[in-house]
Amino acid sequence: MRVRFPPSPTGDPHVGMVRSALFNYAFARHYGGTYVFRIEDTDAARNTEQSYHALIHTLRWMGLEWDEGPEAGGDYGPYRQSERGGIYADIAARLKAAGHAYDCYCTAEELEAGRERARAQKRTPGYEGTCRDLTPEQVAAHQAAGRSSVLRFRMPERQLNWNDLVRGEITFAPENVFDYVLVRADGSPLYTLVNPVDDALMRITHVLRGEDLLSSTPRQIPLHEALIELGLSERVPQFGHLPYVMGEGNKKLSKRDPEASFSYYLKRGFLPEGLLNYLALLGWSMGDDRELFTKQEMVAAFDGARISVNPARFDLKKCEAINAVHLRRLDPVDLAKRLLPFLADAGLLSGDAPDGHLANDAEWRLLLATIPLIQERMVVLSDALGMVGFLFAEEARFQVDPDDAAKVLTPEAKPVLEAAVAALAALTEWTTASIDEALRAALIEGLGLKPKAAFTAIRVAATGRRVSPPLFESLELLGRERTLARLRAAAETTA
RNA sequence: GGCCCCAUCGUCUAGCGGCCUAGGACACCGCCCUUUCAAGGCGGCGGCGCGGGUUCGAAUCCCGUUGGGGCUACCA
Repeated sequence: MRVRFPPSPTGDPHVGMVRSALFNYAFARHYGGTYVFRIEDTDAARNTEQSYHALIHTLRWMGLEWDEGPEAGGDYGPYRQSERGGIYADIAARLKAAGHAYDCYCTAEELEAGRERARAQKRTPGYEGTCRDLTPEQVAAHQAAGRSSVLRFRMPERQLNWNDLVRGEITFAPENVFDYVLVRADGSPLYTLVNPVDDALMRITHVLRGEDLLSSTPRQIPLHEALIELGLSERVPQFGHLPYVMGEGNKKLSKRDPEASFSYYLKRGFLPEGLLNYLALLGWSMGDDRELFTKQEMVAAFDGARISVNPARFDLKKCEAINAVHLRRLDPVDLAKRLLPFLADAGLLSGDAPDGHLANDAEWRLLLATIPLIQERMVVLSDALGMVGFLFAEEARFQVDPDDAAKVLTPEAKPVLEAAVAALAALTEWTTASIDEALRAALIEGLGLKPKAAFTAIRVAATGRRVSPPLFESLELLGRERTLARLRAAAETTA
């Protein structure tokens, strides 16, 4: 079995595209097949090198390693279509010589007029076959008139059907599928040619692709058959069409939706484990009531039989929930490592460690100690920033949230803060347990306060926010000096 | 307009003729736990688009209908 993922490097990678990569990957791996990564960059006007690199980075980040393709090599390269021009020119010539394709001299205006006619007569609009059987005289006349020509594939006049891997039997009538353009007037090949040609030449056996390509399948099957006839291919691949990924308002998730862009997930710090798990759920299920799984578990179960035919709405909330579960399952040291780049980008680390690490020893130890406080509170990695900022920021940069200060650090809070300072300053041992004990004795028993009222003032003063990791643990990590300084400063501002 | 695909809670789905009084997850709403926020526990809300068949029996099969979506390029 040989399976492929052939994206076009246009714009930011898209989650629907990544899902397609994932399904093909899981399919290939499940059956021990070969996973081929091919770049379809025949549209020079839209492809960018930046997008190409983003594609490679995305697949690697997701852990969807490929057996053949760019930077991996393989026996059927090159794997970028922009480097395969000679191949396409040769095959186009052979198709034409064998009568499977012909030159078409129609102008854009003539073609549009034909489509208009068809619509008016309630027929399927499409190419009417004007140039199918031109005489040498007619060709000469067109050329003399200075007309340019495209190369069109000659569709057979028979019913076109296939057994779709996910949808079963699908049939198109010949009057609805028209001769189509393979090569532009300037000689450059189109997707309609290169996609089937490369699938044939790369010996692809199974094609899993989006439903938007479903209507191009009846055109591709005869082309594959023509390639077989020419001795260039061995088989027509089996096709399976994946349901759409929908966005808001019941429309196909478009590049305009912010959550469609893959970079959004990178920026927020989703885990590859979580995103992969959620993307798998968009059109596939394990069958039992199990929704949480790893890549390996997905591969083990992904036999292609349980792919849904229904379009799936992308649900960011559920994506976050799945990611949060994976994040909580992370080994704490692993989580800390993944957090480093986010903390560094936020300017919370010294970044001057001699060994090139982002954090110095003290920062790293502090981060490790912080993980138990924040791990179950996070959904994505970037969430950590707001939670640990009060521990990592330089003291000069620390500031209390103005809204929270206004609500909590009122004059009534002053005696609470002062009592806390007195109790904490007297401590001989600075631990969570001793801080807990001292504060409860001074504030709950001493001042007769409700825990919520007492601790909220301290929380805001010490962490800068009304919402924070657990208080006593946070104070222990903050340290005696910084804690006392912040409480004293807060007591001042309430006056 | 034409062609094609699709149709179970708000969302993703399980269900492939009797196990369904339709199961799970996310979201939402309560309650418990609790120093905030989470996490966790318990409970609740909520669905087979409609109409015909087939059958002893239909969410499951067939037909129609309605509704959604996609395609309809010298884009991919």
